[in-house]
Amino acid sequence: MKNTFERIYEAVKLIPPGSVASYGQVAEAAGNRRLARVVGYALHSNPAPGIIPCHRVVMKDGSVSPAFAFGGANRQVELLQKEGVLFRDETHVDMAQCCVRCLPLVDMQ
DNA sequence: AACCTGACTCGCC
DNA sequence: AGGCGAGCCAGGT
Repeated sequence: MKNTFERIYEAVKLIPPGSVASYGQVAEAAGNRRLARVVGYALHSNPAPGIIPCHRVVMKDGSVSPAFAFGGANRQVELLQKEGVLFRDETHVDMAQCCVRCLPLVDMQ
């Protein structure tokens, strides 16, 4: 069993190009959804720049973190758009189509 | 060595 | 419907 950070990194690295995942998704993949906070911290730490596509990790709403300081929030959106990720707004990703295996709205009810 | 804080998310009041 | 607290882990002071 690897450290939580390791699992988080693995999960993030598993995100395919053209798709995004929410912190909760990554956290869930890492073991617990509550780890979302740790996920944010792990990415903030960004111990493996270039290896971990932190820009593919967004809020559950699909909105990018305002504190995305890995090069500027704009930078993240730009990169995602280049990868083929659809956007609803300038800072909101279309989770309905680009989120990695996000729940198919079964929770709608 | 202990406490506080931090890129989150969900549940309860 | 909106606000607040709880749960997780690691790093810094």
